[in-house]
Amino acid sequence: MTTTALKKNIDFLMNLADNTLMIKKGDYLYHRGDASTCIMLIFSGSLKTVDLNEGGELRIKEFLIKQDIIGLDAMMDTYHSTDAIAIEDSIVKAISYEKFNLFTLRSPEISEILETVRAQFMARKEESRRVLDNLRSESKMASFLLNLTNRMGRIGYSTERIQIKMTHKDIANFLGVKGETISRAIHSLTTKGTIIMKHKTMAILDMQLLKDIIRPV
Amino acid sequence: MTTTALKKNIDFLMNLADNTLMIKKGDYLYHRGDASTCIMLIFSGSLKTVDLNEGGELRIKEFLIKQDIIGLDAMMDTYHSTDAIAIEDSIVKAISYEKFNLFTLRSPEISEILETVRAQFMARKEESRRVLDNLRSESKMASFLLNLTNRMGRIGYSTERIQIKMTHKDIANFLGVKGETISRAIHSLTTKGTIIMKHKTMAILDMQLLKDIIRPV
DNA sequence: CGGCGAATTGAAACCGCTCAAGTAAAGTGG
DNA sequence: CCACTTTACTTGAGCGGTTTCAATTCGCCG
Repeated sequence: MTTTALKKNIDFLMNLADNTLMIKKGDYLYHRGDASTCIMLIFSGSLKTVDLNEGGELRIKEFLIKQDIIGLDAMMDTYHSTDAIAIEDSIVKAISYEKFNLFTLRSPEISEILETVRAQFMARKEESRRVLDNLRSESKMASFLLNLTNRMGRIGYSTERIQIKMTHKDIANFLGVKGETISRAIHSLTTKGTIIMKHKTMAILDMQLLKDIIRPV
Repeated sequence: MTTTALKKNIDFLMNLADNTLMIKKGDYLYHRGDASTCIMLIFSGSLKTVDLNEGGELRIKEFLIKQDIIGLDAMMDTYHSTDAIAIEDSIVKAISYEKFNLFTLRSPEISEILETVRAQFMARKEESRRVLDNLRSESKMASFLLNLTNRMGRIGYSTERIQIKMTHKDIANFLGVKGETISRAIHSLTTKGTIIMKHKTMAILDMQLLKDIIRPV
């Protein structure tokens, strides 16, 4: 599906919303075990979803940004398998299943919209597997930054300057490494001239080099 | 779902089969990109599914044994995202969707059967995530062996002596480590008295110790 | 029996982790 | 708005585990 077709479908869902939720940084959008009552889209801000592995440790499953659909885990399982926590003040639009179903009955675009939803779900599964597949921490970090930049670009942000909202600790948890390793990976990527980062602002300087670091020959 | 209910549903599907495939070790059951034309179950033997990551490297996604449903990737995506290769001479039973659909129309157990399929799909996703989550190679190996033993036991094999059909290289690829590391992990597990392994035959000697190695305190 | 891939084993390099100390940034209350 | 507190981040040294490279041995199949 093209980027513009995807945007159209997301906008369509966004306009269908019958509820707007304001969420402060650190607050929960939903908890593990909650029943799913609506489809939710991020209007602004960003969140993380967190699940509990069998060792009882918290593990970040995904980072969600503006225009992402959130809570898809529950569409498959009927209840949420994760906690969703805002990593900055955010606004989330919700569509009750009731309203969604009413609309889909008389909407010819429904199959395309469901395809949008399914594609997002699959793409995210893909990403997390891909990131974990990289053995070297620098590759993981490069992969993470490239993915984030692409996603930001797709929703209209300039890829010249990306705002990183998550903490090193959260990124580390997501990538399966330690916080110190994130510092060192950023330092290394910067030294090599692939990226530049100041405080929470980042830019990719050498895209090809970044890709080479993700997939070494 | 209980083990016996699961077995009943698998047997039901097995009896529905309208085609039997004999596959020699190393042969392909299907290729990446093939359209899915039927539901397949392993009657005997074992196979591996292999996908290509973006770096162009082959990566083993799952090992399938007797009574496993194979090719589920295509039920979600309409075409196969993996190659399926026999790791020993195997027999696969196939049910055309045509026949499957005819049967489900008048079968009251259909929802339970679909649940069996969905549960297998989910359980496998779970396993691969769990295995990759373990950072130490010995934990990965222990996790892999425990899972394999449990699966063998569930389909009626004695858990006193398990036949390992895959090569070290394949296991290494699956676990995201190197072949030499598999050798050393087995050596270490053996030294500790958790398992005994001779050639391709293995047994778990100390189940609790094995679990402790998977999840260190 | 010969050959060849599979498995084992050793040594050394590499990389991420732990621990620790110090600096920077963000949040809090007066 | 500043001082204070807390949290986030950086950086270094040493350790442990995995990879790499290389040399053998083992085991299977023709």
